Amino acid sequence: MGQVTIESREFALSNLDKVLWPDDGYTKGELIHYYVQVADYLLPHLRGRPLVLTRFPDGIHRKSFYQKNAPDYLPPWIRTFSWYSEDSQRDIRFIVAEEAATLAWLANQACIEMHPWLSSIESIDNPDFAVIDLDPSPGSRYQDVVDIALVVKELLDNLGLRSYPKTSGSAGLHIYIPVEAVYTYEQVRKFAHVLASMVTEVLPHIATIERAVKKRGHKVYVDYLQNVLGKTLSSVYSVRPRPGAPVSTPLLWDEVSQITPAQFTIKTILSRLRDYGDLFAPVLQDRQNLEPACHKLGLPIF
DNA sequence: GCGGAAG
DNA sequence: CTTCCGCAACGCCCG
DNA sequence: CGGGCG
Ligand SMILES: [Mn+2]
Ligand SMILES: [Mn+2]
Repeated sequence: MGQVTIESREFALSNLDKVLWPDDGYTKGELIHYYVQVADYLLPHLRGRPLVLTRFPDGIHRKSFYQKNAPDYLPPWIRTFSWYSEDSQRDIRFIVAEEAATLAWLANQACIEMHPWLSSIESIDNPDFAVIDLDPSPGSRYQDVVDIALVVKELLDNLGLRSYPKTSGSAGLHIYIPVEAVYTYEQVRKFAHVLASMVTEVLPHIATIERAVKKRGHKVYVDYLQNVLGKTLSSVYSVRPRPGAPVSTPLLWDEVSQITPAQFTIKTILSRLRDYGDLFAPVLQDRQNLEPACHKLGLPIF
């Protein structure tokens, strides 16, 4: 029942009319349709990267779970990557999405979010980007997030580094600084830490790197601690399990202050993609050298 | 969403 | 035969 | 060293 063939991969889809977004009436079928439509833009950002998934079989308000280990019933044509986790002392078999059919199969599993690693299989210990994750607290305004993001950009400009913003899909923003895959996670994290500290010095009333939630108050958390092996951010074009079915969306720096993250959803993003193309395509090409910036900062890590 | 364990 | 349960846990920082 | 965090 419900057999489909996508690029010569044949498999079954089920319960296409099951509502996953009750506030909007959006169904699992619409989720699958979205991921197939966006595949050409999304797949380059997933290719070669271990994936962490979040699944919501009974809708976004019901019980959900993370999945990193591939289930035994995974179709054999879906790529996986086995990786020995030192700490849990076992192999984890990660899914690696490289075809539209894989996205459709995963969406049929009620997988809403796609979280790729910052490093790829080719060089698993070396991230391809430094990331700054701006997490608003209850009581922060989007404009605070914008002000902080623009300071991050200005600091990076002055260091000679290009940076790329996207909505997280929720209330915050993610800033990517693509780098050559030659640095360790620790090196990239230290760089991001210094950057985050500088932002809190410029905007102490709205930005913090305080990890204790209670001590953040209404400030925006400038999270540099995602720069760790095995930690992830939601991918560009990943759907989020929130009312409206918002999508993590690449932005132009000039429009960061003009938009509202909720305007980009599984229903609106395709026309934007046709107009702008993939604004995050350069993130996969722009392999920057961190050394000059670290030298300017007096960072003794290289 | 689904397989396997428990009831 | 029906229901229940698991699907990630760990690196990092601070006190 | 334990606890909180994402
Ligand atoms: Mn975030
Ligand atoms: Mn975060």
